[in-house]
Amino acid sequence: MGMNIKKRFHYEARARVAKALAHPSRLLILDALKEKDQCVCELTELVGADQSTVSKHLAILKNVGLVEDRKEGAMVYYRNRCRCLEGFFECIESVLKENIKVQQKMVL
Amino acid sequence: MGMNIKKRFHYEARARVAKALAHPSRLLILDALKEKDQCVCELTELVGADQSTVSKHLAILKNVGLVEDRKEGAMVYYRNRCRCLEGFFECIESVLKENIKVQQKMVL
DNA sequence: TGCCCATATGGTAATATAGCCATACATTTT
DNA sequence: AAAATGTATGGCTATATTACCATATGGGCA
Repeated sequence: MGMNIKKRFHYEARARVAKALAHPSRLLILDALKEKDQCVCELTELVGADQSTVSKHLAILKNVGLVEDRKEGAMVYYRNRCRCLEGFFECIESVLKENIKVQQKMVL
Repeated sequence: MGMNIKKRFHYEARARVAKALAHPSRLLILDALKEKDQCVCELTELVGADQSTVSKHLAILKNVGLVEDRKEGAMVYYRNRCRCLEGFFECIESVLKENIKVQQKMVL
């Protein structure tokens, strides 16, 4: 056995957050929320899926603490709860860019 | 419809990378590879799962370009292909820390 | 009160993921 | 050449994820 329980648990906690980030619609939503808070109907329009689907995506993001919501009349507005997503997105982008570089080398 | 095809495709590409990051064993592996390159048998020992399982995790990481491998005799060594994981891990950590803060407030 | 609008939730079916075992393949050792 | 070691892959089952539909809930308005 390579690890103790505590460490294992820590990686599971991290993975729960990473899993919440692992869907195109959820990444789109987080990106959109960088600009300004948005209600479910706006995000539904943006994502282009069923309203219930988007609502569930938002619940997933909320459960791991990536977004928070506030009620305003009949509407529910969501907003980013962390400013750290920059680092995350940059990392992903750099991987994708590197991949493209490698592909281009293959072609040459 | 809220988006064009190109943007949608971009978010799918990002999500593929994020998905590869969304498993505790794979996060553990990436963390371990920060120190030094390691062969499959070392990583298998570390993760504590079947060798075939670890091999598949490594294939997933490799497919999205997060790691690369080199053969050395009978062994295959893996290593991180991007240095950017810092940013990613920091982001995750900051979310987790914020969650704990909120939980503590609830208790008080 | 009765009717719309915005959102969340339960149900369900299709698909994806994760793990193990068995096994194939390559390399090293005897 | 045969046995042993290190890795990858196919098969299979169990579980998780996703999307949609139908519907419940709650607020605002006629």
